Amino acid sequence: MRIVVARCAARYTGRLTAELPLATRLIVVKADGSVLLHSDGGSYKPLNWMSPPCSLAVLPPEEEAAARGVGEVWHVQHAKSDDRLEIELHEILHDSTHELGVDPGLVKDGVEAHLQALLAEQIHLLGPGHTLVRREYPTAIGPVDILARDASGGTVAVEIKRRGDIDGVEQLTRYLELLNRDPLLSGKGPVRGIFTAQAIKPQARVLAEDRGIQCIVVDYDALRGLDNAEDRLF
Amino acid sequence: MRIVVARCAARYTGRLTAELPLATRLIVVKADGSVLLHSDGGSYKPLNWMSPPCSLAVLPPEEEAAARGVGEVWHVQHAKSDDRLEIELHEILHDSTHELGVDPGLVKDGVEAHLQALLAEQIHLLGPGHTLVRREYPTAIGPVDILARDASGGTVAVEIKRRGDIDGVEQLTRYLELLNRDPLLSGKGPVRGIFTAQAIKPQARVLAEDRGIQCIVVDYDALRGLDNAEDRLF
DNA sequence: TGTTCAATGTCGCAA
DNA sequence: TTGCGACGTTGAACA
Repeated sequence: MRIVVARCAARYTGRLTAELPLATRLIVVKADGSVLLHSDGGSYKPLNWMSPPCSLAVLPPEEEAAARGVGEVWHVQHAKSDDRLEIELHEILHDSTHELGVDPGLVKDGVEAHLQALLAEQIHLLGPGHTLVRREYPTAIGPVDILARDASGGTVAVEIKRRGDIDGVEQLTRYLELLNRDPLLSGKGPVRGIFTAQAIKPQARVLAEDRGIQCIVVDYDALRGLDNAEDRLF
Repeated sequence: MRIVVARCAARYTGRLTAELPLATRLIVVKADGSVLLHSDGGSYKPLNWMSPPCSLAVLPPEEEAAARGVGEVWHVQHAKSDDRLEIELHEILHDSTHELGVDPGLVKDGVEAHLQALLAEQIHLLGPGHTLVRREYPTAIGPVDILARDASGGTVAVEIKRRGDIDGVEQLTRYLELLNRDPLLSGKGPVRGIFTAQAIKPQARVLAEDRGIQCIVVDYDALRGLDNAEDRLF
């Protein structure tokens, strides 16, 4: 990894065109050739970048550019598209290279898949007498997160989101439409929908309830706690 | 901006929990206190990070951590949430600080808005006899990209996307539902929907056509070319 | 390899 | 502040 701090200007052309006027910035060149240009603020997104696979060519400036004070020009070219990043380096304030080695990577916990597993284990949270049919129930338009049966034998489709947005309600609505065409599932009355999330936005709740979809707010920590409690009991 | 290269381990707790085992990484501390942890590969997204506003506290290691070889512990705490990033620094290989100043920022050339403007100028592309009513036609659930009239006086609602996904079809469907409740618009027959994008995914096309929504693939370069051609003519 | 969907998404705009 | 959609989205899982 090469780390450069320099006064520089940049231009990106590809899916769009963007200009970056002259300023002091951090330039990171990773081992795979990818390049990041960071300012001293904002979030983790660079001002400009090139994703791998790409190649970096360091060129002397054209006469006109040299007159403007440009010392080096970097051409970063994406390998598979015509995306290109050109960086004009005016003054290099820092330049160092480091061997980092391969990263073991991030281990995550607490995303949607985990919520789904916890809810499947504690299917009674949907209401008394509910039983799990299966997780990831396949349909032509994608898998339903959880398919269950209620106390009266009716089918229940559950959509699980971390955040309950309108998109999730639309998704569940499409599933319900499809599932209700299947007489095996809708024999004991229309397939019910349940929309669960750690937080459900008001607009999403209104839309869901308007369509007869039940909303359940689930607490991840509580689910995990219940899970642990059950672990201790059995 | 402080730039550190170090052997380190990290843990994030907040919206989820994530662990980063010991490895050599780049750590960037920006002027606003935000922190990025980068490996020597991947794209611009850091392995772990903390967005501003946040505060950084450098602490001596606990006895147990010191025994594991930890030299310093950084606690990065988000100011408004309970998101927290803890970094254990085992060995610092590089450490430098640089004054970057305020960045003038990026200048972009939009695509979405430009597509809309070009299509509004060339409204005949929707079909013979079409006329523009207005761009960004306001409704209770958001603006319709383009509202037009066809040769027979019927209303046409156009949704423009760079990429034609299923979401765009859902969005247009909601608009059509609403517009069709307005007798002023639906007096000459139901409001028609047209879904345009530079590329329309098969599933989105199926859904659209199933709902009677016409699909039109537009070519940005061709639109621009036609635009230039008209510039030369008039 | 291509497609689909989630994301600690982030970012920008407008009500 | 919040809602909403775009993004040079990125990333992962799956067919």
